[in-house]
Amino acid sequence: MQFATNGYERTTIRAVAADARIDAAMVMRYFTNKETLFKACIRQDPLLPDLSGVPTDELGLTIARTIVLRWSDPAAVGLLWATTTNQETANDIHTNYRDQIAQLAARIGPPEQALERAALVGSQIAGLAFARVVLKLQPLADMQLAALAARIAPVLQHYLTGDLGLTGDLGSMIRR
Amino acid sequence: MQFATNGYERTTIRAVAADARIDAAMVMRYFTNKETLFKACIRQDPLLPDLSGVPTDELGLTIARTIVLRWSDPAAVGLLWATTTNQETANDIHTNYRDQIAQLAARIGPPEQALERAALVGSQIAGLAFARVVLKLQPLADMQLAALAARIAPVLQHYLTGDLGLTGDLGSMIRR
DNA sequence: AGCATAAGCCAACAGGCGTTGACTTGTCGC
DNA sequence: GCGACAAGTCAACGCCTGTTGGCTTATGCT
Repeated sequence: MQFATNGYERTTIRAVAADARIDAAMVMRYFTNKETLFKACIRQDPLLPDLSGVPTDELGLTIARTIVLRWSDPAAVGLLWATTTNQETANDIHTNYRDQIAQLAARIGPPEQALERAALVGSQIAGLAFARVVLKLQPLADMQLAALAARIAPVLQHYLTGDLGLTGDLGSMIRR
Repeated sequence: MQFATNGYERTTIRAVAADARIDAAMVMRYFTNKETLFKACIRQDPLLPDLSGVPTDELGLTIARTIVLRWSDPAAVGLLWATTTNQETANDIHTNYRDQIAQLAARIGPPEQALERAALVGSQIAGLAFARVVLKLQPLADMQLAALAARIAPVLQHYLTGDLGLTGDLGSMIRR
Protein backbone atom coordinates (compact mmCIF):
# COMPACT_ATOMS: atom_id res chain seq x y z
CA MET A 1 0.00 0.00 0.00
CA GLN A 2 1.46 3.29 -1.14
CA PHE A 3 -0.18 5.48 1.49
CA ALA A 4 1.22 3.30 4.27
CA THR A 5 4.82 3.40 3.08
CA ASN A 6 5.00 6.89 1.63
CA GLY A 7 2.37 8.92 3.43
CA TYR A 8 -0.34 10.97 1.81
CA GLU A 9 1.67 13.66 0.05
CA ARG A 10 4.28 11.44 -1.50
CA THR A 11 1.74 8.96 -2.76
CA THR A 12 0.78 9.66 -6.34
CA ILE A 13 -2.35 8.40 -8.00
CA ARG A 14 -0.21 7.18 -10.86
CA ALA A 15 1.80 5.01 -8.45
CA VAL A 16 -1.33 3.57 -6.85
CA ALA A 17 -2.67 2.77 -10.29
CA ALA A 18 0.58 1.16 -11.37
CA ASP A 19 0.55 -1.01 -8.24
CA ALA A 20 -2.87 -2.27 -9.22
CA ARG A 21 -1.73 -2.65 -12.83
CA ILE A 22 -4.40 -0.21 -13.87
CA ASP A 23 -4.54 3.18 -15.50
CA ALA A 24 -4.58 6.29 -13.33
CA ALA A 25 -7.78 7.40 -14.97
CA MET A 26 -9.47 4.25 -13.66
CA VAL A 27 -8.63 5.24 -10.11
CA MET A 28 -10.23 8.61 -10.73
CA ARG A 29 -13.33 7.03 -12.20
CA TYR A 30 -13.94 4.96 -9.08
CA PHE A 31 -12.76 7.34 -6.35
CA THR A 32 -13.31 10.73 -8.00
CA ASN A 33 -10.26 12.26 -6.28
CA LYS A 34 -7.21 11.57 -4.16
CA GLU A 35 -8.79 12.39 -0.83
CA THR A 36 -11.72 10.04 -1.34
CA LEU A 37 -9.29 7.33 -2.36
CA PHE A 38 -7.35 7.88 0.83
CA LYS A 39 -10.39 7.83 3.06
CA ALA A 40 -11.48 4.61 1.43
CA CYS A 41 -8.12 3.10 2.35
CA ILE A 42 -8.30 3.91 6.05
CA ARG A 43 -11.65 2.52 7.00
CA GLN A 44 -11.02 1.31 10.51
CA ASP A 45 -11.73 -2.00 12.15
CA PRO A 46 -12.22 -2.36 15.89
CA LEU A 47 -9.09 -1.78 17.93
CA LEU A 48 -9.74 -4.22 20.72
CA PRO A 49 -11.36 -7.67 20.89
CA ASP A 50 -14.03 -8.50 23.46
CA LEU A 51 -12.38 -8.11 26.85
CA SER A 52 -15.37 -8.78 29.08
CA GLY A 53 -14.00 -12.11 30.29
CA VAL A 54 -10.60 -10.76 31.26
CA PRO A 55 -9.89 -10.16 34.97
CA THR A 56 -9.42 -6.49 35.73
CA ASP A 57 -5.82 -6.89 36.84
CA GLU A 58 -4.85 -8.60 33.59
CA LEU A 59 -6.30 -5.98 31.27
CA GLY A 60 -2.98 -4.22 30.86
CA LEU A 61 -1.18 -7.31 29.64
CA THR A 62 -4.05 -8.43 27.44
CA ILE A 63 -4.33 -5.09 25.72
CA ALA A 64 -0.56 -4.84 25.42
CA ARG A 65 -0.39 -8.22 23.70
CA THR A 66 -3.19 -7.39 21.30
CA ILE A 67 -1.84 -3.99 20.41
CA VAL A 68 1.78 -5.00 20.05
CA LEU A 69 0.81 -7.81 17.75
CA ARG A 70 -1.46 -5.76 15.56
CA TRP A 71 0.79 -2.77 15.34
CA SER A 72 3.91 -4.62 14.45
CA ASP A 73 2.61 -4.72 10.91
CA PRO A 74 4.31 -1.78 9.22
CA ALA A 75 1.42 -1.41 6.82
CA ALA A 76 -1.08 -0.94 9.64
CA VAL A 77 1.06 1.59 11.46
CA GLY A 78 2.02 3.37 8.28
CA LEU A 79 -1.59 3.79 7.35
CA LEU A 80 -2.41 5.08 10.80
CA TRP A 81 0.50 7.40 10.42
CA ALA A 82 -0.59 8.75 7.10
CA THR A 83 -3.76 10.09 8.72
CA THR A 84 -1.63 12.75 10.35
CA THR A 85 -1.57 14.79 7.16
CA ASN A 86 -5.31 15.30 7.32
CA GLN A 87 -6.43 16.80 10.63
CA GLU A 88 -10.01 15.78 10.02
CA THR A 89 -9.47 12.09 9.36
CA ALA A 90 -6.85 11.94 12.10
CA ASN A 91 -9.38 13.23 14.59
CA ASP A 92 -12.03 10.77 13.47
CA ILE A 93 -9.79 7.75 13.76
CA HIS A 94 -8.03 8.54 16.98
CA THR A 95 -11.06 9.68 18.94
CA ASN A 96 -12.71 6.48 17.82
CA TYR A 97 -9.83 4.44 19.23
CA ARG A 98 -9.78 6.52 22.39
CA ASP A 99 -13.49 5.99 22.91
CA GLN A 100 -13.16 2.24 22.57
CA ILE A 101 -10.69 2.24 25.43
CA ALA A 102 -12.73 4.77 27.37
CA GLN A 103 -15.73 2.47 27.23
CA LEU A 104 -13.61 -0.19 28.85
CA ALA A 105 -12.24 2.21 31.44
CA ALA A 106 -15.73 3.38 32.34
CA ARG A 107 -16.75 -0.17 33.21
CA ILE A 108 -14.00 -0.66 35.76
CA GLY A 109 -13.64 2.78 37.32
CA PRO A 110 -15.10 6.24 37.79
CA PRO A 111 -16.68 7.20 34.44
CA GLU A 112 -15.52 10.80 34.74
CA GLN A 113 -11.93 9.61 34.56
CA ALA A 114 -12.51 7.26 31.65
CA LEU A 115 -11.62 9.63 28.82
CA GLU A 116 -8.44 10.74 30.44
CA ARG A 117 -7.33 7.22 31.25
CA ALA A 118 -8.11 6.13 27.72
CA ALA A 119 -6.17 9.02 26.23
CA LEU A 120 -3.16 8.18 28.37
CA VAL A 121 -3.31 4.55 27.30
CA GLY A 122 -3.55 5.72 23.72
CA SER A 123 -0.57 8.01 24.09
CA GLN A 124 1.64 5.15 25.25
CA ILE A 125 0.44 2.87 22.49
CA ALA A 126 0.90 5.52 19.81
CA GLY A 127 4.34 6.40 21.10
CA LEU A 128 5.45 2.80 21.05
CA ALA A 129 4.14 2.18 17.55
CA PHE A 130 5.81 5.37 16.41
CA ALA A 131 9.20 4.63 17.94
CA ARG A 132 9.19 1.01 16.92
CA VAL A 133 7.73 0.95 13.44
CA VAL A 134 8.05 4.42 12.00
CA LEU A 135 11.32 5.45 13.61
CA LYS A 136 12.69 1.92 13.95
CA LEU A 137 14.36 3.06 17.14
CA GLN A 138 16.54 0.44 18.74
CA PRO A 139 16.22 -1.62 20.82
CA LEU A 140 12.45 -1.32 20.57
CA ALA A 141 12.38 -2.20 16.88
CA ASP A 142 14.04 -5.58 17.37
CA MET A 143 12.43 -6.68 20.61
CA GLN A 144 10.29 -9.79 20.73
CA LEU A 145 6.57 -9.23 20.85
CA ALA A 146 6.17 -10.93 24.22
CA ALA A 147 8.94 -8.91 25.83
CA LEU A 148 7.58 -5.69 24.42
CA ALA A 149 4.09 -6.45 25.66
CA ALA A 150 5.48 -7.25 29.09
CA ARG A 151 7.25 -3.87 29.24
CA ILE A 152 4.24 -1.70 28.55
CA ALA A 153 1.62 -3.88 30.21
CA PRO A 154 2.22 -2.45 33.71
CA VAL A 155 1.95 1.06 32.34
CA LEU A 156 -1.32 0.41 30.53
CA GLN A 157 -2.60 -1.30 33.66
CA HIS A 158 -1.60 1.71 35.69
CA TYR A 159 -3.31 4.14 33.36
CA LEU A 160 -6.47 2.05 33.42
CA THR A 161 -6.79 1.21 37.08
CA GLY A 162 -3.98 2.92 39.00
CA ASP A 163 -3.86 6.10 41.00
CA LEU A 164 -3.52 8.96 38.56
CA GLY A 165 -2.20 11.29 41.24
CA LEU A 166 -5.05 13.72 40.83
CA THR A 167 -3.66 16.12 43.40
CA GLY A 168 -0.72 16.86 41.19
CA ASP A 169 1.92 15.53 43.53
CA LEU A 170 3.85 12.35 42.99
CA GLY A 171 1.04 10.01 43.82
CA SER A 172 1.19 6.72 45.61
CA MET A 173 2.91 4.82 42.86
CA ILE A 174 6.34 6.28 43.24
CA ARG A 175 6.49 6.29 47.02
CA ARG A 176 5.78 2.61 47.22
CA MET B 1 7.78 28.27 10.79
CA GLN B 2 6.38 26.60 7.73
CA PHE B 3 8.01 23.19 8.29
CA ALA B 4 6.54 22.98 11.78
CA THR B 5 2.97 23.71 10.75
CA ASN B 6 2.85 22.07 7.34
CA GLY B 7 5.48 19.34 7.40
CA TYR B 8 8.22 18.87 4.88
CA GLU B 9 6.29 18.03 1.72
CA ARG B 10 3.69 20.73 2.00
CA THR B 11 6.22 23.41 2.76
CA THR B 12 7.27 25.28 -0.37
CA ILE B 13 10.42 27.29 -0.69
CA ARG B 14 8.31 30.09 -2.10
CA ALA B 15 6.25 30.16 1.10
CA VAL B 16 9.32 30.17 3.33
CA ALA B 17 10.71 33.02 1.30
CA ALA B 18 7.46 34.96 1.47
CA ASP B 19 7.42 34.52 5.26
CA ALA B 20 10.82 36.11 5.43
CA ARG B 21 9.76 38.78 2.92
CA ILE B 22 12.48 37.62 0.61
CA ASP B 23 12.71 36.17 -2.85
CA ALA B 24 12.75 32.41 -3.26
CA ALA B 25 16.00 32.63 -5.16
CA MET B 26 17.62 34.10 -2.05
CA VAL B 27 16.72 31.01 -0.07
CA MET B 28 18.36 28.90 -2.73
CA ARG B 29 21.48 31.01 -2.70
CA TYR B 30 21.99 30.52 1.02
CA PHE B 31 20.77 26.94 1.49
CA THR B 32 21.40 25.48 -1.98
CA ASN B 33 18.33 23.22 -1.79
CA LYS B 34 15.23 22.36 0.18
CA GLU B 35 16.73 19.52 2.16
CA THR B 36 19.65 21.61 3.41
CA LEU B 37 17.21 24.32 4.39
CA PHE B 38 15.21 21.79 6.37
CA LYS B 39 18.22 20.35 8.14
CA ALA B 40 19.30 23.85 9.08
CA CYS B 41 15.89 24.37 10.69
CA ILE B 42 16.01 21.31 12.91
CA ARG B 43 19.33 21.74 14.62
CA GLN B 44 18.68 20.25 17.99
CA ASP B 45 19.37 21.64 21.43
CA PRO B 46 19.80 19.40 24.46
CA LEU B 47 16.65 17.62 25.55
CA LEU B 48 17.27 17.59 29.28
CA PRO B 49 18.86 20.04 31.70
CA ASP B 50 21.48 18.94 34.20
CA LEU B 51 19.80 16.40 36.47
CA SER B 52 22.76 15.41 38.62
CA GLY B 53 21.37 17.11 41.72
CA VAL B 54 17.95 15.47 41.49
CA PRO B 55 17.21 12.57 43.85
CA THR B 56 16.74 9.32 41.96
CA ASP B 57 13.13 8.89 43.00
CA GLU B 58 12.19 12.32 41.71
CA LEU B 59 13.69 11.92 38.25
CA GLY B 60 10.37 10.91 36.72
CA LEU B 61 8.57 14.02 37.83
CA THR B 62 11.46 16.31 36.99
CA ILE B 63 11.79 14.95 33.48
CA ALA B 64 8.03 14.99 33.04
CA ARG B 65 7.86 18.64 33.99
CA THR B 66 10.70 19.63 31.71
CA ILE B 67 9.37 17.67 28.75
CA VAL B 68 5.75 18.69 29.09
CA LEU B 69 6.73 22.31 29.28
CA ARG B 70 9.06 22.22 26.30
CA TRP B 71 6.82 20.14 24.12
CA SER B 72 3.70 22.12 24.64
CA ASP B 73 5.02 24.55 22.08
CA PRO B 74 3.34 23.49 18.83
CA ALA B 75 6.29 24.80 16.83
CA ALA B 76 8.74 22.55 18.66
CA VAL B 77 6.58 19.45 18.32
CA GLY B 78 5.68 20.25 14.72
CA LEU B 79 9.31 20.53 13.81
CA LEU B 80 10.06 17.27 15.55
CA TRP B 81 7.18 15.80 13.65
CA ALA B 82 8.34 17.02 10.31
CA THR B 83 11.49 14.93 10.68
CA THR B 84 9.34 11.86 10.10
CA THR B 85 9.36 12.45 6.37
CA ASN B 86 13.09 11.96 6.21
CA GLN B 87 14.18 8.62 7.69
CA GLU B 88 17.77 9.77 7.96
CA THR B 89 17.21 12.98 9.92
CA ALA B 90 14.55 11.27 12.02
CA ASN B 91 17.05 8.64 13.07
CA ASP B 92 19.70 11.21 13.91
CA ILE B 93 17.45 13.28 16.10
CA HIS B 94 15.65 10.56 17.95
CA THR B 95 18.65 8.38 18.68
CA ASN B 96 20.30 11.51 20.02
CA TYR B 97 17.39 12.11 22.37
CA ARG B 98 17.32 8.45 23.35
CA ASP B 99 21.02 8.50 24.14
CA GLN B 100 20.68 11.52 26.38
CA ILE B 101 18.17 9.63 28.48
CA ALA B 102 20.21 6.44 28.27
CA GLN B 103 23.18 8.25 29.74
CA LEU B 104 21.04 9.15 32.70
CA ALA B 105 19.67 5.64 33.01
CA ALA B 106 23.14 4.16 32.94
CA ARG B 107 24.13 6.23 35.97
CA ILE B 108 21.36 4.91 38.17
CA GLY B 109 20.99 1.31 37.04
CA PRO B 110 22.46 -1.61 35.09
CA PRO B 111 24.09 -0.09 31.98
CA GLU B 112 22.94 -2.97 29.79
CA GLN B 113 19.36 -1.93 30.40
CA ALA B 114 19.96 1.75 29.81
CA LEU B 115 19.12 1.87 26.10
CA GLU B 116 15.91 -0.03 26.53
CA ARG B 117 14.78 2.05 29.46
CA ALA B 118 15.58 5.21 27.57
CA ALA B 119 13.69 4.06 24.50
CA LEU B 120 10.65 3.28 26.61
CA VAL B 121 10.79 6.71 28.23
CA GLY B 122 11.09 8.21 24.78
CA SER B 123 8.11 6.28 23.49
CA GLN B 124 5.87 7.65 26.24
CA ILE B 125 7.09 11.17 25.71
CA ALA B 126 6.70 10.99 21.94
CA GLY B 127 3.23 9.49 22.26
CA LEU B 128 2.10 12.20 24.61
CA ALA B 129 3.45 14.98 22.43
CA PHE B 130 1.81 13.39 19.43
CA ALA B 131 -1.61 12.92 21.01
CA ARG B 132 -1.59 16.31 22.67
CA VAL B 133 -0.10 18.68 20.14
CA VAL B 134 -0.38 17.03 16.74
CA LEU B 135 -3.66 15.20 17.21
CA LYS B 136 -5.05 17.62 19.79
CA LEU B 137 -6.75 14.66 21.40
CA GLN B 138 -8.98 15.57 24.31
CA PRO B 139 -8.68 15.73 27.24
CA LEU B 140 -4.90 15.66 26.90
CA ALA B 141 -4.80 18.76 24.72
CA ASP B 142 -6.48 20.95 27.32
CA MET B 143 -4.92 19.62 30.49
CA GLN B 144 -2.79 21.86 32.67
CA LEU B 145 0.92 21.34 32.43
CA ALA B 146 1.28 20.36 36.09
CA ALA B 147 -1.50 17.80 35.92
CA LEU B 148 -0.11 16.31 32.75
CA ALA B 149 3.37 16.05 34.23
CA ALA B 150 1.92 14.37 37.29
CA ARG B 151 0.18 11.76 35.14
CA ILE B 152 3.19 10.58 33.23
CA ALA B 153 5.79 11.10 35.94
CA PRO B 154 5.15 7.70 37.59
CA VAL B 155 5.46 5.99 34.24
CA LEU B 156 8.75 7.66 33.37
CA GLN B 157 9.97 6.86 36.87
CA HIS B 158 8.96 3.24 36.36
CA TYR B 159 10.72 2.99 33.02
CA LEU B 160 13.87 4.49 34.51
CA THR B 161 14.13 2.68 37.82
CA GLY B 162 11.31 0.14 38.05
CA ASP B 163 11.18 -3.58 37.43
CA LEU B 164 10.89 -4.08 33.70
CA GLY B 165 9.60 -7.62 34.10
CA LEU B 166 12.47 -9.12 32.19
CA THR B 167 11.11 -12.61 32.45
CA GLY B 168 8.17 -11.71 30.30
CA ASP B 169 5.51 -12.25 32.93
CA LEU B 170 3.57 -9.52 34.62
CA GLY B 171 6.36 -8.36 36.86
CA SER B 172 6.13 -7.11 40.37
CA MET B 173 4.46 -3.86 39.58
CA ILE B 174 1.03 -5.18 38.84
CA ARG B 175 0.84 -7.71 41.62
CA ARG B 176 1.58 -5.13 44.27
C1' DA C 1 -26.81 -10.38 -33.39
C1' DG C 2 -27.31 -5.96 -31.40
C1' DC C 3 -26.83 -2.89 -28.01
C1' DA C 4 -26.12 -0.67 -23.46
C1' DT C 5 -22.98 -0.43 -20.13
C1' DA C 6 -18.65 -1.10 -17.94
C1' DA C 7 -13.64 -1.41 -18.20
C1' DG C 8 -9.61 0.26 -19.84
C1' DC C 9 -6.27 3.31 -22.29
C1' DC C 10 -4.15 7.52 -24.04
C1' DA C 11 -3.01 12.21 -24.53
C1' DA C 12 -3.43 16.36 -22.76
C1' DC C 13 -4.65 20.32 -19.54
C1' DA C 14 -3.46 23.66 -16.00
C1' DG C 15 -1.03 24.51 -12.05
C1' DG C 16 2.56 24.17 -8.71
C1' DC C 17 7.03 22.64 -7.62
C1' DG C 18 12.40 23.06 -7.00
C1' DT C 19 15.85 25.12 -9.23
C1' DT C 20 18.67 28.14 -12.44
C1' DG C 21 20.92 32.02 -14.52
C1' DA C 22 21.04 36.58 -15.94
C1' DC C 23 20.26 40.86 -14.36
C1' DT C 24 19.87 45.21 -11.20
C1' DT C 25 20.59 47.40 -6.90
C1' DG C 26 22.93 48.44 -2.66
C1' DT C 27 27.25 48.67 0.30
C1' DC C 28 31.59 48.77 1.46
C1' DG C 29 37.12 49.78 1.20
C1' DC C 30 40.27 52.58 -1.06
C1' DG D 1 34.52 58.23 -7.50
C1' DC D 2 35.27 53.49 -8.47
C1' DG D 3 35.63 48.81 -8.52
C1' DA D 4 34.47 44.41 -5.88
C1' DC D 5 31.25 41.94 -3.95
C1' DA D 6 27.03 40.86 -1.45
C1' DA D 7 21.98 41.41 -1.61
C1' DG D 8 18.05 41.19 -4.07
C1' DT D 9 14.83 40.69 -8.28
C1' DC D 10 12.77 38.57 -12.27
C1' DA D 11 11.49 35.40 -15.66
C1' DA D 12 11.90 31.14 -17.11
C1' DC D 13 13.21 25.96 -17.34
C1' DG D 14 11.79 21.21 -16.88
C1' DC D 15 9.29 18.20 -14.24
C1' DC D 16 5.64 16.12 -11.79
C1' DT D 17 1.10 16.50 -9.99
C1' DG D 18 -4.20 15.79 -9.90
C1' DT D 19 -7.60 15.70 -13.03
C1' DT D 20 -10.32 15.56 -17.53
C1' DG D 21 -12.44 13.96 -21.83
C1' DG D 22 -12.48 11.22 -25.66
C1' DC D 23 -11.52 7.09 -27.52
C1' DT D 24 -11.34 1.84 -27.94
C1' DT D 25 -12.25 -2.64 -26.21
C1' DA D 26 -14.61 -6.15 -23.45
C1' DT D 27 -18.85 -7.91 -21.15
C1' DG D 28 -23.32 -9.28 -20.47
C1' DC D 29 -28.44 -8.91 -21.40
C1' DT D 30 -32.31 -9.50 -24.54
